[in-house]
Amino acid sequence: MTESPRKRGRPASIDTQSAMHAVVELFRDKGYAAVSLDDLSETTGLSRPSLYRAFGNKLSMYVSAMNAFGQDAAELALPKLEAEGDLEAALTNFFDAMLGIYYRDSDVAPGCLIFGTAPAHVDEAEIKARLNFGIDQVDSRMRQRMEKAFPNCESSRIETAARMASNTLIAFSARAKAGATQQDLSEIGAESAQTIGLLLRSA
Amino acid sequence: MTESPRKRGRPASIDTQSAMHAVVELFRDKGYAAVSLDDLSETTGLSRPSLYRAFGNKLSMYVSAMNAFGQDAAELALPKLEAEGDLEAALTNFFDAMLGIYYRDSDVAPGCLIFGTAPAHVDEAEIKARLNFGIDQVDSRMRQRMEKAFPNCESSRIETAARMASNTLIAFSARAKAGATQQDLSEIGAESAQTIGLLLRSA
DNA sequence: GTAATTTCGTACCGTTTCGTACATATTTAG
DNA sequence: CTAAATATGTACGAAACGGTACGAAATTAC
Repeated sequence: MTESPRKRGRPASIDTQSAMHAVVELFRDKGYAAVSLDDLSETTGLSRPSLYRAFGNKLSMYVSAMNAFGQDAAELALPKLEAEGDLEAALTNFFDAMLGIYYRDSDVAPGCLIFGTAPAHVDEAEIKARLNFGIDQVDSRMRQRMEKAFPNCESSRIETAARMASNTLIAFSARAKAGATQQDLSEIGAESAQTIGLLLRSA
Repeated sequence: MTESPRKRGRPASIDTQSAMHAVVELFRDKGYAAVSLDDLSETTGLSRPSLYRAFGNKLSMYVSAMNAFGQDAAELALPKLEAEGDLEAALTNFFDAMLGIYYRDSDVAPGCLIFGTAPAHVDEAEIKARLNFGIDQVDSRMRQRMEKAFPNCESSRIETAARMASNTLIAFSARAKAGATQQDLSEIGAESAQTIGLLLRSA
């Protein structure tokens, strides 16, 4: 696996990984329909046919971007949620990690590719399915984390708490796009974490 | 005001109000960029130049649609929030009224024009500003209602509770678009209302 | 060297896009 | 009945769109 068998023809000179990164950022900024293949070609540095060969048509490019973004976010933020310690701290740290992604470094927050821009494009079945998967993932991870923290809590209460935590994250994307500051949302996240803890502890 | 002074030229034969309604529904379904003027022309029955004369260019059409949608939603749902009685019931009824709008009647939920599709298009400054206004409105109405219900509660706690309630509503749009059923969200709304009540009552 | 193989971008195609010029229709003023 | 005024849709234009055919470039196999 480490040694490439040296294929036959002209060697590939394209960095698909960094190209996908640029694709993610552009879709995050402008949504799906508002981004043209020429825009993508410009930011990636790849010609339009190269984009095609690497990622397929525009729709599959967007779905790939959703997958790449989701994976990055999971790797960066999920460990915070699943860390040992009390639930409130884990939730707070998880929210902050996600906010770090939502706000990137620019002045204008690009927000979440999945929760922020995908809902506008669910008439494409593949996008809708991937959005649903993303929501489901967050819901179930939240639920698992809460079950771990409160093994004796009744499941319906866990379910409610998990949905509320997910709702917080989902709403953050819209708030970020609307112009809220990262500090604002960080505070809301911390306080929501406390409240959810309150709910779960009030047996 | 009742008697029209009978203007000079050809009388207008276009129902701009029902046309705007059709515009709202189409933008709600497909977002901003994915909708063409021809699409709008088809669903409204107005020719493209007529749309132009009535509502200006595509961007101002979308902003007008946001205003129309926001006003409709406010008239239908805000009375539920501001009704007398305990906060939990008011919140629950408000969420249900909004869900009635989000799910319209079709199989595929069109969700919220403001919270659901606008975040994907905030690179247009006017859309971003209108989205921010919408979030602000919900936040402040929530806060006012909670202050009325709990006049002695400290303001920071009110603030948190209000943001959580808003977050619930904002997230509903994404969940609706992703395929959640109206009953699902209705239950989440009711339980979130209970939890927010719990937070405010735990002095 | 030459042929086979793979990668890559130029140049092109048909369609769709937004926006408008302009002719036509329908009314009131005189 | 004629002229002025207002409303409306046909028909057009320039640009941008997604997508691809095809030739040039770069490598290995022999």
